[in-house]
Amino acid sequence: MKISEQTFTIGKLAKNAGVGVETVRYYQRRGLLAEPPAVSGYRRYDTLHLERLNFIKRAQGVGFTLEEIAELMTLNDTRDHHLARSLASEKIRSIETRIEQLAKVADALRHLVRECECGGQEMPCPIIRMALTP
Amino acid sequence: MKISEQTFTIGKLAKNAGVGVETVRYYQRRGLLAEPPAVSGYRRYDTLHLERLNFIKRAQGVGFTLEEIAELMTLNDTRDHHLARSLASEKIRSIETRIEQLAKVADALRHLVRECECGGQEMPCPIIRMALTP
DNA sequence: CTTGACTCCGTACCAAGGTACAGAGTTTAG
DNA sequence: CTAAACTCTGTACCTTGGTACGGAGTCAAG
Repeated sequence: MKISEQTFTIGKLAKNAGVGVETVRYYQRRGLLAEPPAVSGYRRYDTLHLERLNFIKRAQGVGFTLEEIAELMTLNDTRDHHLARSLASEKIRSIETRIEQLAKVADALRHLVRECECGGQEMPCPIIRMALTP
Repeated sequence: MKISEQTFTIGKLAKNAGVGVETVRYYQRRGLLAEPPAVSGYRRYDTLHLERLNFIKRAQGVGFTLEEIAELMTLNDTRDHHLARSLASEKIRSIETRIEQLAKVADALRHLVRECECGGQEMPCPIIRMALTP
């Protein structure tokens, strides 16, 4: 494997990662992305920074918050698989709970729509009437 | 049906509805709740206001945002069942989509945890390695 | 009639994850 | 060489659904 010495300015980096320049800076402020030394006023980013950004996007995509992502990156440094696993397991549980909640809500709404379709135009709209019948 | 002339101050109203006083005022600012005329400095709320608040809570419970709830209340005035139904149907679809997304995420995480448990302590943690393999 | 609890109004603040802008310096294309 | 395009830093602002606070007025119990 050869080491790619390709470097980017912040604008190219952001474009490659598909985020905004301000987002990159924001991650730096949050401590999620290192600030490389500036060569003469301008910082130069490399593929490691790009990978880091892609990691953040993927982790966000699977529902981690930026704070959890920062934690995951710390785990990466300490090689604490156990902690990473329990973090992921916790996330799985919270996702399952959320799915159950959403399924209940969708069921309730489906019920309301069916009721509303069956009744005539003159009955009070059950979707709105849900106001009065807990 | 007899008309209940019971009135509350904002504090009693909020308590009855199970929300904070500041929340009631916030809904008024958002246009979700009418501001009754003040009798001598203090506004007097009635059971209609209480029902309105309960409606808001229930609609929130089934996943509507405050903006959508405002829309639903407008529909109530115009008696447009059709629009209410399509609003609800749209909500159902977005919930279904969200559930699918979450299910995929949970699957991916379960896969990662299993992989991580099988591998030794020395392999790079797959949960963290997801960084590098889109 | 006083004191404490309540209300009024306006404004500021919280989380989360950014977005925008000002003013100064730098780099690069023509 | 100049002008556009970019970057730097710092700060302010956005969304959503509220929560908190300050100072003034009011109501109710003792």
